Amino acid sequence: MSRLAKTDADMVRVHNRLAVLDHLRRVAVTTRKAVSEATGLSVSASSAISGALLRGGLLEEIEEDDRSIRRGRPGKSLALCGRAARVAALKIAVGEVSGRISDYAGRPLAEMRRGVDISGKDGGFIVDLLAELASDLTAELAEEPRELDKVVVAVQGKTFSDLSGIVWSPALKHRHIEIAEPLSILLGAPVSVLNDCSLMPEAFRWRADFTGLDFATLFVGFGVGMGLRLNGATFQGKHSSAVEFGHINHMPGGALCRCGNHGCVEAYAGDYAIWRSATGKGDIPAHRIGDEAMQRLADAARAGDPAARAAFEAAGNAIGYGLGRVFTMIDPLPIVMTGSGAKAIDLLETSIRGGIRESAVDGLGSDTPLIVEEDTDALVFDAGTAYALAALDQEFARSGAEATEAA
Amino acid sequence: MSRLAKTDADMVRVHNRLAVLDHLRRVAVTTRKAVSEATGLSVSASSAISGALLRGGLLEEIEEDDRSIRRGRPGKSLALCGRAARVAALKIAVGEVSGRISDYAGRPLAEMRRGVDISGKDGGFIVDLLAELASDLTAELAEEPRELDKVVVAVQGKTFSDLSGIVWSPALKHRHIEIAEPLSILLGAPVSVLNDCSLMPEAFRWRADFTGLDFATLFVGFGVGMGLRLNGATFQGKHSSAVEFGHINHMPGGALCRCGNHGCVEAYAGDYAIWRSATGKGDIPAHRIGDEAMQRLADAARAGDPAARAAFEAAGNAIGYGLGRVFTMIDPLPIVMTGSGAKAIDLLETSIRGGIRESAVDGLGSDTPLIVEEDTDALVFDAGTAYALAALDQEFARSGAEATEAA
DNA sequence: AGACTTTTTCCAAGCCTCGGAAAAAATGGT
DNA sequence: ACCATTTTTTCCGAGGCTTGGAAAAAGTCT
Repeated sequence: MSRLAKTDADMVRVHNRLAVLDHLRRVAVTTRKAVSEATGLSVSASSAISGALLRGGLLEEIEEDDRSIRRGRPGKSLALCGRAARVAALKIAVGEVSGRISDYAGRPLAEMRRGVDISGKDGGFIVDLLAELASDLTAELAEEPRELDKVVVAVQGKTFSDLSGIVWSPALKHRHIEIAEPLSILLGAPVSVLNDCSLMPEAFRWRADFTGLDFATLFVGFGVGMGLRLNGATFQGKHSSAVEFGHINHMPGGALCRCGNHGCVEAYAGDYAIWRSATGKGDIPAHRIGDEAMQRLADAARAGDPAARAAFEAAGNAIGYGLGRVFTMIDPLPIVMTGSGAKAIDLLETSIRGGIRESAVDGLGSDTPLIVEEDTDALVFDAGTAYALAALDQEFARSGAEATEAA
Repeated sequence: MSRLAKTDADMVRVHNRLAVLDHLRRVAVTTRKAVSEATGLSVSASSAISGALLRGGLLEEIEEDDRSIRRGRPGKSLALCGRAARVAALKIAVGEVSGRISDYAGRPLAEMRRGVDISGKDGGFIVDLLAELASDLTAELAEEPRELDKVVVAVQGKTFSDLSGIVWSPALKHRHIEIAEPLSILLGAPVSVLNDCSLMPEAFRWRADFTGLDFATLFVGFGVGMGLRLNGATFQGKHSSAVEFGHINHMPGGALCRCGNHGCVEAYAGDYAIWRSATGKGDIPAHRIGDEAMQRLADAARAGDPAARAAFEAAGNAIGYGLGRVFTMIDPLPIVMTGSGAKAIDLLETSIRGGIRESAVDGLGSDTPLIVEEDTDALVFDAGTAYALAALDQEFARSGAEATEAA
């Protein structure tokens, strides 16, 4: 009946180890003293914990040359040991799977992209494809082969809230596809499946300029999606992958959306919607509008084509209204924007801010920072990797360090 | 730089004491053994902590008559000691201030309501008024007078996120009114000022049927407001009091709202909006529509008056679209509804669910539970009291128990 | 080479919780 | 009535982690 569980010395140990690992993620290289200052632990405790993590193989002492010329005994530099683990961030998108392998220190080791027509394929095919991609990525490495320790699959579309697979994806005709369990058996590592957009805030998990900050990531491309970082945690819905920003209703009874409803934000701001509006065709195009096509359309708008301009303006307006609604509900948030929409930000920003101004109380948030990250793939890989490493840190803090206890 | 702070034995003690208090809040009366089972603590620890809290005066051993006829040594019944503290939940509404005093066990001791024209008054007047109300409430008690230990002020309108006062309220013409500091000096107790709607989920904090559940409270009355309970915490915005559900835009360029924007949910679903729509008058009525007037309007709709019916239907539709937007963003949530709208739920429910169906992906959430709580004041008092008691528990867990250490 | 400084390591002490044993307080047979 | 049983509390030693201070280590500065 109680909601608050007890705590004990074990929890203290786990928590403090995690604090040390967290600090290392942020600064990459420190000393025991610096760890003590950053975490609030005594130097004795900091030293003891560092020592245990060192013996456990999670950390390594490194030689640093840029030792500032200060008096006194120089601190021994500590860093995460890349060899402690290996993680993969995989991505399923329309007509393409891709992935990146990184070491425990977060350094990318290999990256790969593979165009495949996966639309009509079933779960077994997808799982095999991902497993093959992962093993090819591993094979590419010079170092001796070793198994992965954690795998994250980012998917366009809706995923189960228990991270086990795909409810529905625009990349796949089949529905309800189990991924985590079969793939984890093939790869010998735990697998988590998440929506790409809601995962994206993880990319900023250890970045100093985003620490403690609430913000949203906004993907505007073929679809429109959002990720939220609230109270220092990446928001995950209970029911599904959540924050379906693209399907927040913009205009009751408005334009037809892919989802079957009328008036969704996506029905104005998705690539297909902008295309539909600019070309004057009423139907949803059967195939994905390519990035190049969207670039041409944006160039036409920049050159003054009135239909194209109007289409981008309507898109920005819908996004702005959507953001205004989010801001009214949650709070004004800084926005990290990516996707093809980020490349057309010059055409969208004015109407986005205008939409916020019209829809939020007192126009609050219409001047919110808008940070553009053009490389969506890199963002998703960063996010998946961070998520995987955070999961490993938690696991290692719990039990990993003393396993190899043998000074 | 680090985000994760260290933990130590102190934290363990605080956390576990809080766990014991939390359990007592839920079940009202237990035994040391039951505490151990509920929290996961060993019986030794449970006994030790209970003993400390007992000596600290937070708990008391009580004689119970309903002892079930079981073998073995009967457990000594423990309960929160009402005399350990006294809290007040005060409320500022249009033309009225009210309040309730409760003891540490959460039992209401006195309640009071006072109609006052506060519209044009300044901060000093409001603070004095609240202080007077609090002392009158205290005077009403038979027991010897004693100071309050914690005061919560619930306000219609927007409050500062640091809980210090009122940014803006429909009850007051003045803006930016400091309440917490001056009132805490007058009353000798810490004061927190919060928005009434966002506070409401606190009323369910210790209720078994809501434990661990995410849900929303929805107030539909002169204004329209929402409270959110997400991940076991009552949502509080960083920027202001947050979840301005009534001002989430419903229809771009739509009906004029009190806030100056066009198309807010409130501009369709607020009392004044329903009235405006039913009577065919275009303006926002200058004065608050009374509850009786709304009842008459509802009765007219029930009797078949088409304009009234249409007005309620439009209101329900706007609420439904708003909920659909929230559900699309967060997740479908059970709704606890209160305010004059709760009394007209028979006129609203169909169109609310219709609105959700039209605006949420796959209509998800259109069948969400809709729980009606007609007594809004009781809900606000319950919420304020729970908030105050939770704050005290935290404080007592940290330091209170051993202060009176003298068996 | 010796004085200083700063970082690490080492060790006894202090707090918690835990597990088991002993004590306490009833019930149920005989 | 009395003793065995059962169940709840209390008591006590042990174990784990952090702490603070002292000692050791490893460099700079003069």
